[in-house]
Amino acid sequence: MQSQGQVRSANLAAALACLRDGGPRSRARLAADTGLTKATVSSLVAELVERGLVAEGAVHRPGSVGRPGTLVELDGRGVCGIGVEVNVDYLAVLALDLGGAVRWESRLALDVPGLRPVEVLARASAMVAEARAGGAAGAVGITVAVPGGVQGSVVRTAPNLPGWVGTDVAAGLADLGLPVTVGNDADLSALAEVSAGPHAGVPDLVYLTGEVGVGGGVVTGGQLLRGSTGLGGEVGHLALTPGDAPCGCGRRGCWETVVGLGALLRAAADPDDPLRDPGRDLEDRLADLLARARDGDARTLEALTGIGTGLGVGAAVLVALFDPAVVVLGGYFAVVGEFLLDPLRTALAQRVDAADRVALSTLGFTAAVRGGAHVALQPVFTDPTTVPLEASA
Amino acid sequence: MQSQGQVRSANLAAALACLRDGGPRSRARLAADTGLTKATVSSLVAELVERGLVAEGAVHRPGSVGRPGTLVELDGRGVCGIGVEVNVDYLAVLALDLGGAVRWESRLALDVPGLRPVEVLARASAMVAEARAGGAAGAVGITVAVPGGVQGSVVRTAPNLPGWVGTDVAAGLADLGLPVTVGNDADLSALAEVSAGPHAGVPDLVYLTGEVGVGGGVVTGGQLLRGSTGLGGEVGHLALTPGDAPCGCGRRGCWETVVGLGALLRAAADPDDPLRDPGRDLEDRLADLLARARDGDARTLEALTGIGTGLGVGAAVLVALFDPAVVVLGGYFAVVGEFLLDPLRTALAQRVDAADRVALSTLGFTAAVRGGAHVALQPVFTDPTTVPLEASA
DNA sequence: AGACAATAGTGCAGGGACCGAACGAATGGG
DNA sequence: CCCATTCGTTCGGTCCCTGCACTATTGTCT
Repeated sequence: MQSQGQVRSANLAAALACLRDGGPRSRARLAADTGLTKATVSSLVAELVERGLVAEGAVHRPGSVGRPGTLVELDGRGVCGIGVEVNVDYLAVLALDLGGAVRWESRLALDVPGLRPVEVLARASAMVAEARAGGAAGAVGITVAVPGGVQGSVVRTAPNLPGWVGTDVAAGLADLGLPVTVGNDADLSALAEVSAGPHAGVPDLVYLTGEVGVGGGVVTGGQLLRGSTGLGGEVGHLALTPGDAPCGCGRRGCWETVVGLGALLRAAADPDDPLRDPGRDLEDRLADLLARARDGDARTLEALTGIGTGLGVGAAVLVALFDPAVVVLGGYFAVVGEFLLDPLRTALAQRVDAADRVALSTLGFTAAVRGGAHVALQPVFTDPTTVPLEASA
Repeated sequence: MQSQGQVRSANLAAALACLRDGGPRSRARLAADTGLTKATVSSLVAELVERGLVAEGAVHRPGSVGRPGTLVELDGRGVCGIGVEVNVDYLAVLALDLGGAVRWESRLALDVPGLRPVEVLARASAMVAEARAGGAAGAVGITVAVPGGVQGSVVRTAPNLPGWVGTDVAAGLADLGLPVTVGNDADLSALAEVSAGPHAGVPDLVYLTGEVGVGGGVVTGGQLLRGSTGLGGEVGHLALTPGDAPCGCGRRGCWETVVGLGALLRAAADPDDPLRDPGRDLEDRLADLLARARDGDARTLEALTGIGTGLGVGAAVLVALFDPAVVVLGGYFAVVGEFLLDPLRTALAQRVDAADRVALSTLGFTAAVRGGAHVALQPVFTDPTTVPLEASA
């Protein structure tokens, strides 16, 4: 705490957070809720209006005697955060405004196989430029989700994106002139789950995403678990059943060899089955598998039950260690979740007391970009003075 | 941030933390290190001196040209925090002053078997009173370590202290007139490890303590992992090898049935061996076992190797999930650590990359009380204005 | 209809805290 | 002996919050 300038920032942030979390209210209510005086709140609100972050709304319906207050509400229009997801076969962009509304969403399939990182980032940059020209005016930052480990803005490990190791993602998007941060996709998805949807505000949550492998993101005490080398919460290579199937990491029995999408497809179909045609799009094959399961195909159901049980075994460890309020299943787990939850809960109940703390993600495949956009917005909530005063009188 | 009063508190805290972490220095250095101006630092130091938290030391030897500065240093004498440990067969008290020096240490064996919590707490209260009359003047708070789960100041679960469930520990020490907080013993031990000793300042650390069961405390990002119901970091009942030995929790295959002290004694000795005589003190039996191991007794060594391997299997999971800079072994693990580390590292290396991140605790059985005393001191560092101005001068 | 109570929002003086600059103090070097 | 250098303090200025007074607006009671 250097000087009173930071007091101002902190109080602006407190007022803004209050409006974000509790919705519109009068200046008097805001004063009561923040513990500041009405005079101070008036001054804070005036500054936030000048910065285009809040706006006066309707007059509050009286309800009881006394002069009615003028509602003050978050005005997200002037400011938005942009999330970008780089994945094996697609790019995605999503922009959130300050109020949490989606202002832009786009997706681009990467059907050219041998594309280099620089070229992919150039396309991502173009997508962001398009977003800013479209609905995402007033961008304050970009956060990029990558399926791998990240240090600073450099990709350090990326089992499914081997060519990206060593790439400085921020440098590739520097031409946009916005601050760029980079994060693991599962971590950002976990943040998305605690920032929106049914689990908004939950301070202790574990997110599991089923892809080819298994990704994990852990939020404890409202903070993302990072660990000493940034690999905290990485669940894919947990050694739960030593001596089992070989894993891409060189070891055996990693959890993702049990519950990854590859394991599901192997268990559900013979090698010559179209489900296991590596030339087909994974989402299509997953849709086929879901259709079979809904038709009641015995082998498919059995495979899914196996995945659910395997998930339960691992989730038991996660629940015991992290004690989360909920374990959220995303990625392909959410797609076929209806067939996973029962065996998962059964396996969980045999190992821990809290077997009902499992839920399916409702954010679908946009979780990572949404989390990225959310992260990009954080500086505004931390210090609203980062947004310049509007020139408008 | 309400007003500038809190700015003052924050800056006092910053100055104090700077002196604690970086040692004595002149006001000018302190100004440079905190980013505040010399004028402000002079004022802050004057107030900290008035509160008895810092003192002027020797004149700094010049070194180079210019007026030499007066060293300012932490003065711990006026203030101390008290840690109390309630365990199955003993009570322990330890007082730390602000500088981290031990000002009092005492231990009391509880040889009366059927003692009720109220009676135990009365003895603890007397021990604290004795400490305050002895070396621990200026106590600012008490933190009690209990071997179990805690909510607020009430014991919620205590497998080894069944009579204590529901006990309000703070109420039992209320007569001392000091703020009392209560925590899990392994959690407090973990905090002790990051506050003193070779791992001081490490922000990501896992602490494992071998007792009858196994306790765990996890620090991530400098914060204790608590979880949604306060059970985060509880490692004893991890389900690592389902279908194994029955555990006191009613399930099977819990980790503590593999690596707890009971498992070691069962593996190392026949039922009629004095090692397994339940009437003998556990520490004595442990000393005997250690002597046998040092004599090279094959069965003992084999049992210890088994424990080490079992520890490695579980530690692999912890390392993968929490990505700590180090896993510290305390309790009985530290006592027989010389025989555990090799098999532990071998098992770990088969499962994760970072197999060298294991160390033995050097704090011995005082870890929990030390952590408690440290926690009791925290409010002073968070807000130095909680310490009253001294009447002197 | 009019008076009164209750609530919302603003204006103004006051005080606390930090900053920047200037100044005295203490030391080593030339 | 003078000067550059560094330390610590003093003093005026600025910023921001507070508390109180004051106006504005509405409902209720007589």
